[in-house]
Order: sequence, then structure tokens, then C-alpha cells
Amino acid sequence: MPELPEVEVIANSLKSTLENKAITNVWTSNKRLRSQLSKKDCQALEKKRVLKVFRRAKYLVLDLENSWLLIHFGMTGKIIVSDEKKDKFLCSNKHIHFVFEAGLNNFFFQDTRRFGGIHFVKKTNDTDNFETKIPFKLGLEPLSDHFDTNFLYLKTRNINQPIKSWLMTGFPVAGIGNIYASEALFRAGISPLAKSKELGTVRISRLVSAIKHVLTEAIRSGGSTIRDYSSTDGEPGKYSENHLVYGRKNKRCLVCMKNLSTKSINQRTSFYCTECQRK
DNA sequence: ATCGCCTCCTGCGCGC
DNA sequence: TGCGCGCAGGAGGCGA
Repeated sequence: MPELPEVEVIANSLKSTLENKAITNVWTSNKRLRSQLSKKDCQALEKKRVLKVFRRAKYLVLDLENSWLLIHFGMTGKIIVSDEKKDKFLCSNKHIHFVFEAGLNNFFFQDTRRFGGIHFVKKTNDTDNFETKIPFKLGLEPLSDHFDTNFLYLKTRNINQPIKSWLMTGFPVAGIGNIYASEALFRAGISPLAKSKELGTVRISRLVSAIKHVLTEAIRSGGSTIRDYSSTDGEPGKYSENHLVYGRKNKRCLVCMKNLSTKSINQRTSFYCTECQRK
């Protein structure tokens, strides 16, 4: 489900309800997620205060007194904030895999397809950086100033695979999934099938601008809702209304009026315009 | 080292 | 109506 903008919207909405509150009554389902908390992890979370809530790559990060909690939403993950009692809520909601209480609310992590995951990362001292303690590498934030033409140009020089596939790997650039890869490539006039290393500085520069543009606008619009994404308050994202290619198979390209195409690239459907986007 | 394919899951919508 | 198939915002792991 959520790519960078959706997770950013979730993180922003949780700041006021979670920061400076203590976590209690931690519970997990016994269903397998990509990564799940152990009993010991749950105990370590009890009565710990949330210092900060933020997003990194596609992870929601809770910075706690003794640890970090990283939540990945996979395809169908979402967090529901409710004042309803846990047991009652579990009866009427399938696929809840993680619950904790903070302030006056319960925070429910729901994930139908269970491609999401929760990582507990222990702090050993106050100057720890969680990124050095996790078993996977996170790419550069595409909305940071470090993500520029020079960076993308250098990183793509040896990459033979299609630019869309490479963008979606999350490294060295984080947070870009199927929707925003498609949208950014359309706006940059680059075919999703273009070989990464064959893109020159002009097109790379256009791609950098397009990525920053679509991500920024999507955050501003509350993200993209395709089937079931919503923020913690249940509000769907409105950026889907601004999609120029994603989900518009056989509809007309809004620039050249030719019908848009789809193609499966690395098992993921890509939406694009064969006229406006060139290899 | 790189890349493409498979897999992990559930649920929905479509066509027969 | 009902069943089967294909498809869905991700990404780790495997083998060529």
C-alpha cells in the first residue's frame, strides 16, 4: 500500500497523538508477518515514552526511550487509532496484528496480506542511530537536497536494468513504489523501460525534478488511495485524482490524447504513454 | 555483482 | 448466484 507520501502522512498524523505519551498493553497476533515482535520485545516496550514519530524510507519510526520501533506497511498495512477497547475491536476487525495503548487511544496495526512488518531495534546509548543497527540498508531520501542530478547520474552509470525497476528497489533511492515511479517517469518523459545507464544528464535532471514534484504534491494531498489506503483518521488520500498514468490503462494520455499502455516490468504493472515517454 | 523471477498472503472484481 | 482466475501501494531471496 503506502509509498513514501502515504507513510509521511501517517507519521504526521500520529505526532500529536503519540509524542510524549507512554506505550502500554502491547499485544501481537500469533500470525506470521514479514517481521514480528517477540514476547521480549513487547515487554521492553511497556511503559516507554514515545519521543518522536517520523518517517524514514517507507518505514514509520517511533523513537522510544529505550528503542526504535519500525513499522513497514507492505501492501495493505494501516494504523487505526480508536478509543474502542482492544478485545471488542479485535472481534469486529480481522487482520489486526499489533496493538498498543497510548494516552486515551488504542493503536491498531492492521495488515490483511501480511507483507508488512514490525522491527524492534534496541538502543544501547543516546547517540545511537537506528540505521546502523538494522539488517537492511535504507536508500537516500528523495526529498533531501542530497538527492540531485549528480547523485542519480552517478548511481545509474552501471545499471543495466530498466529505470523503473531500479527506482523501485529502494536503494540507493528510498520510498518510491509502483505509483510514484510511474507518475514521475511520465512527467519526466522517460519510458519505464529505458535502461538506467543510458539516461543522460538532461533526462536524469528531469527525473529528479519529477520525483520531487510528485512526492511533494502527493504528501500535500494526503497520499494516493487506490483501493484501501487511508490515513489514521480514515481519510483517503486525494492524490489519485492527480494521477496522469497510474490506473489509467486504455484511457487517453492527457498530453497527446493517445491511449495509455501497460506492461508488466519485473512483475509490476507499469502505466505509461508510448508517445510521450521515450527509451 | 547484477538482474529477473518467485514467493510470501488475502480479498476483490470480472467473465463465464 | 457461484466459481475460478488474475490482479493488487512491497521487497527478500534465489539461481542464472
